[in-house]
Amino acid sequence: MLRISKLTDYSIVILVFMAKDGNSLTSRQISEGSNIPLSTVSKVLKSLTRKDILCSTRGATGGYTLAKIPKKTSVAEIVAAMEGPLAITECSDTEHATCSEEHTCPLKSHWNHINLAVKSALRSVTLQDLLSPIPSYTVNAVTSPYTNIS
Amino acid sequence: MLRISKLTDYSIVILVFMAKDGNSLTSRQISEGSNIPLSTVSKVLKSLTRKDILCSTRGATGGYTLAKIPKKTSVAEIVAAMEGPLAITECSDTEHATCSEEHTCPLKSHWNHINLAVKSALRSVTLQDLLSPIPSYTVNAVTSPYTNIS
DNA sequence: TCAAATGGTACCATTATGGTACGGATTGGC
DNA sequence: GCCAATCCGTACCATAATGGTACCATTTGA
Repeated sequence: MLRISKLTDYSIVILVFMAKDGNSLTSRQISEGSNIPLSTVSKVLKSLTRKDILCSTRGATGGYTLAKIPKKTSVAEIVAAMEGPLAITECSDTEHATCSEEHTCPLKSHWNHINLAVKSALRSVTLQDLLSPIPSYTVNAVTSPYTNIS
Repeated sequence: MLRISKLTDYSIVILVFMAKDGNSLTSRQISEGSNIPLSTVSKVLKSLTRKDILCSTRGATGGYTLAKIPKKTSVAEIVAAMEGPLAITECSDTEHATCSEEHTCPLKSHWNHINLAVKSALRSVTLQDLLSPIPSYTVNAVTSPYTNIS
């Protein structure tokens, strides 16, 4: 339902935890601090490291640190790191045989536009923003008029 | 990967086809016109009818018509009709036991904000917009600088 | 009465996801 | 030099979601 995966959700929680701590942390420490199983934490940390959101130090006294200051890491980057390049539709990243149909191809540019809008929405929120517990914007009032459409 | 389902994709194709035709169409006509299997078309049409995006007439000489003019139907409505209420995160629509943790709850309001941004992005494009094959906006130039993040 | 159409539901194959485990590679301390 | 602690890569399986199809009931016009 156009929903991020649980691992992506975990990655946000983990990154917020790490940003608040500030120090280099082992996967075990992060697991205990965030109440997420060690194996799962490990998986998430490795994905984030591969995408240069985290830095890792191997060997004894090793661990993970943020690769950049929280303000420089956007939610879009985190989602992309965990779920691959942001592509709302299938034809955005893979070639499809039926895409050569006359009626579907004109839609592609529109999907790209929608895709871009979603991407910029995710890019507008940084890890730094997620550190402050209470945001300034109010959401509930804006969401309600869209629930019932006649 | 934050991707719409194939059925949602089909629903867009079907609605564009119907909007271009303008007349009342049977599911068989739509199936043949859009190259989507009849059973699948039927499933999509029923979902769209339940959400008041289409009107249906039963019995012989029955069929489907758009419930509103194309300008009044947004992509957000279509996605919501096919995939349920737009909720990027799990905690947005279901209660979760672990959500009572101190570190995860502050994130909820941020997800709501992101959710709203995505929703308004999808709401900004109407079925009417999808009818013109070549849109006015250019997307490729904007997308490229985001592919590699160091 | 019959044929054509929508409505509802149930089913299964395929795919994606979530979660875990295991062995290998690296590094600091004794 | 050895050992323990840690990250790294990958493979595995259970579960859930999705895609696609089929079937029968209901409705309605000729």
